[in-house]
Amino acid sequence: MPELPEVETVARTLRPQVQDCRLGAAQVLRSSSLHPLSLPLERLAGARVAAVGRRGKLLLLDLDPSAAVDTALRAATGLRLAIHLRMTGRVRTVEAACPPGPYTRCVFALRTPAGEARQLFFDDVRAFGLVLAATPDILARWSFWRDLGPEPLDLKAADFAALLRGRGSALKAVLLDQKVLAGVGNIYADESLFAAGLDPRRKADTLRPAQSARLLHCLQDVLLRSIAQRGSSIRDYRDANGDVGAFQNSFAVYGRGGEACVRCGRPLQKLRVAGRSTVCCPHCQR
DNA sequence: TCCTCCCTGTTC
DNA sequence: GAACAGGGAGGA
Repeated sequence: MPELPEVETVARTLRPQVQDCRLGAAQVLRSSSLHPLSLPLERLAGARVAAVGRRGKLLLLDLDPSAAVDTALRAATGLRLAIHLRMTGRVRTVEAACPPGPYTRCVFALRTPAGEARQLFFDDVRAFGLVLAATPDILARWSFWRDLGPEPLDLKAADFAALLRGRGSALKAVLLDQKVLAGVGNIYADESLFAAGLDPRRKADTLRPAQSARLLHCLQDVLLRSIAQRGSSIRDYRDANGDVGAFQNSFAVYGRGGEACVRCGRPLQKLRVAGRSTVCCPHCQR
């Protein structure tokens, strides 16, 4: 389940594989994996991958269309390929002769700067993930993109306090809401709430300033520590090199319901908050 | 603001 | 053979 640290790791590992490559023929093997707002992927042929980045949980390939086969696209600025990995999405590059796997949803031919022919695969077992080729005007029509909240790693305590103000829903629901913060999912919501000593069910607008500052600090700390460990691999997650992350070995609560709290030794409680499985310590989190 | 559904492999 | 995993869309 790629969240911010995993998508960041995918971007970092994919970058050296696709930077300055030219896109060639593209194929969508499962139509539902292409976002309805997307440009047809074949229109990207000839575009160069200028940069690989991330926004929230979205992987972003910035494209330079100046040599696109589609002459109407050559003047486009801000052309991008956005990929949402959702639960089981993966990207990888493979040699030109490699056939698609059973879960390969999109294929792009690639030409490396050295002239080698390769392919970029988007694989996704559960087919929740999405690919979207877009100009800025298309992105502006995508409500998910338009409403995406700020990057948690860029936030200051005062900004975070303002985001929580007037929100009467559970802290965990607020952390998971991509319109509030971009990139936090179930793992890092649970881990940061434990680190901050806050009950996931507590109403967001009941935090004192020191508590919201502490929560932001803990969230940023957890995200940065996970990025340093190349993310968390629960089941499916792999980076663009096919490697697993290591942060799952540092989980204090996620997936540890019933086990002893690392802080007080009492059993961790498993419950449902905001429709998600949630693990917390009833003693340490208030 | 909360619930259900989408999707499929894994676990019980 | 059902429950579960869960991000986000869409509806109540």
